[in-house]
Amino acid sequence: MAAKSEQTRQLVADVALKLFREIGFEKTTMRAIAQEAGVSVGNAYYYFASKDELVQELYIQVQDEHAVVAAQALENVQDLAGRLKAVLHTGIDVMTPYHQFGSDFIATAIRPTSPVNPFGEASTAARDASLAIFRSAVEGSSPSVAKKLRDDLPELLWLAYMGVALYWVYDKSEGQRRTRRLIDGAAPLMARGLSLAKIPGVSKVFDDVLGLVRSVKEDPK
Amino acid sequence: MAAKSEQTRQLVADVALKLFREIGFEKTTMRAIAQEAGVSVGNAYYYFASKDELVQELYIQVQDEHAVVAAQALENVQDLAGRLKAVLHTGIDVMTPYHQFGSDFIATAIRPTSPVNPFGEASTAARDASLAIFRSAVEGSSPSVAKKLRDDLPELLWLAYMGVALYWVYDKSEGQRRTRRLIDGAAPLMARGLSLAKIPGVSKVFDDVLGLVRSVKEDPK
DNA sequence: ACCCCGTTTTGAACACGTTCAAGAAAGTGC
DNA sequence: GCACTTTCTTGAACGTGTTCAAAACGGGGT
Repeated sequence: MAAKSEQTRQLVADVALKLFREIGFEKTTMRAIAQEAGVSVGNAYYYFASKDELVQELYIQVQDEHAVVAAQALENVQDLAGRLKAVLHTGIDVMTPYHQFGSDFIATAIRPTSPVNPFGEASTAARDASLAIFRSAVEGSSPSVAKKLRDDLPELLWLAYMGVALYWVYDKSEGQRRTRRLIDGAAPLMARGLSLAKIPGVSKVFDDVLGLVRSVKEDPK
Repeated sequence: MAAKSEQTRQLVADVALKLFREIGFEKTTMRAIAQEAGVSVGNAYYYFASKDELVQELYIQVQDEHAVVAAQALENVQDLAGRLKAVLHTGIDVMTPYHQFGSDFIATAIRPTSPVNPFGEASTAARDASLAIFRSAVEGSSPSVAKKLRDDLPELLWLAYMGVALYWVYDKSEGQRRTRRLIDGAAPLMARGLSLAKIPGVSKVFDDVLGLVRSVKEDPK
């Protein structure tokens, strides 16, 4: 019965995520997870090669939830600024239960060897899912975004999202409302900045920026 | 004799930094440092409360060196793009011996509790030193930067520098030449972008960006 | 029933960062 | 020189993430 095995795996993952939320990353020891799940330490390792992989589990789950919630929030919004806000706010929403744990997450995620590294191999799927959210935010907006920007913009917005997430991690204000303000301020500004691409003198700078971004992307070698 | 104590401290720090360079962060265990330095583990901890504090030692040293080298590189360069290049390139220069160790450093640095966190309390001195480098790059440039930008620009450039450093950490190209290309491409673009601030339609967007940046800075509460 | 073999589970063991009670050395006042 | 204090040094011990040889389980084949 493959179901039994899967059941243990899920149990361990669920307990781990629960403990992450309740007592934070550091205090959630592998021993604590095992005990709370009623299995041995070694057994947890049979399903997750490292504590980091449990973080990956969390990452995927949060990402999935973001996709759902963002799609919903995008339904009745047309303008780019509003759509950006929707995606960014929902992004923060789904992460909120893990806020205290955010810095540990980022410290884990930032290692190139980590399965959770957002730029890395192992999280291609999660990153693509996240990118898709931003692509839909861009493509569904009206008035529409300048053609020449449309391809690269989602990736840049995703990068900005990483920045917002970083800001959020450090945000000690009550309910992280500073981050909310940042989003509310930055989203319209980005939309407005992009609309400047039409101005002749500015257009060339935009082209060069895009050229640089392309040349600098992680491509083969 | 206070010198004896200081000598031990230096010895431990020197050995630690040497090992960081030679065998990387993870493989440099506290036991290895102690053994190589000919002291006990506990003794190393008498001078450095944690492995992180040894990283801080490295951070300070690299920062100091950057200040010296950057000042020198700025001597004969007038235009902003060139000055930016100088500061960024020298920044990468001084970090280069530690490249393989970069991701561990960042993972350490990014925790709010870390003494090396660039946004944190404990590294105010180092950050201010770094900010001063960028301020001098901005202030010494001719043609000069628009007045309204002059105050906030150094901080924004420093932030961009953090981004470049992050890119560099992930840069697996030979000698990290992709990062060099990024700097060479981005510096003139930033300078050119800033010159757009004079265009009427653009000016307002700049003002709003600056306003947002100010409102969002880590100020009291 | 029995054995076989792949999957799952166990718990002891390892190396690590870190702590700490205890002792050695160095300094200070007399 | 001697007691006393402060500074420095030691190494064993703790809790952590992780590994691994061995055991238990499960389900086909005979």
